[in-house]
Amino acid sequence: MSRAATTSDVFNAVAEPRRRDILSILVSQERSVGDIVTMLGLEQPSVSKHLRVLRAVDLVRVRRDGKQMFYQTNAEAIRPLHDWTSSFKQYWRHQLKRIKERAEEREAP
Amino acid sequence: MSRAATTSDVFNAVAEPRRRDILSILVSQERSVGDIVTMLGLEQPSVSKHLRVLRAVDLVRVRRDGKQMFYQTNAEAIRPLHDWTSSFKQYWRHQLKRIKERAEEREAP
DNA sequence: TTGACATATTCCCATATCGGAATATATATT
DNA sequence: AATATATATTCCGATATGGGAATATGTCAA
Repeated sequence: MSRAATTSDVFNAVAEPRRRDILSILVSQERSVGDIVTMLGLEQPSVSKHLRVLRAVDLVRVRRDGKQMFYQTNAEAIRPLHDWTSSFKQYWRHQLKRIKERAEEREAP
Repeated sequence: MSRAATTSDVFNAVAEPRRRDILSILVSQERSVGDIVTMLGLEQPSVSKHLRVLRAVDLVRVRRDGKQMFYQTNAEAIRPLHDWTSSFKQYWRHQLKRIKERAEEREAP
């Protein structure tokens, strides 16, 4: 077997930095492909290919208006990622607490 | 260019489902490689290789005790992922609000 | 219909992957 | 030293990637 496809789930899709950039740009308002190309300074085919991956996992939605395609981030699709990371939150809090305690021990041993 | 290495950052490292499984197991307490093999039913070399990737991006810490290696999740390393997803939170909230509003419009038009 | 514009797809290539099998390394025990 | 146990590494093969270049598709306008 090989590495899972980028289109297999949200985790794989957002592993690519440019796709994260695109998602950040498209979350506050929809943009045409040309806008994204201009804003990120990427090649147009490259942007189209990234958008295809994002669409495959429903991270973006599309709307056609004449010749242009307007994409927007579907923020809801990012929730599974957020939820997964949240399950670790209590532990990094504990770690901070532990680090703090150790620091205090060093100050007043 | 090709796909970024799994060891290039946390996003790429956690794209693999088995590695997420390992992180979940190791977050509450440290475990030996053998424990992980038993708990997840994977081959030992496979586990060692996944652990190597996780170590490369500091998602796990290791401690040797005799013949055994004890691994534990470094929850702190998951924070960048959490922070990135959090930047989308307001938008999925807005989406929920919009959905709710539309539902109310349908009920009382 | 022809041309112009916006976007999508295809083809190529260098590269990295994951699993499996085999093997190597490190530590403890006798 | 020889053996056993725990873990790590290497080699292999099938597969998917992302960028670049070229090309195809789709839509509007004259």
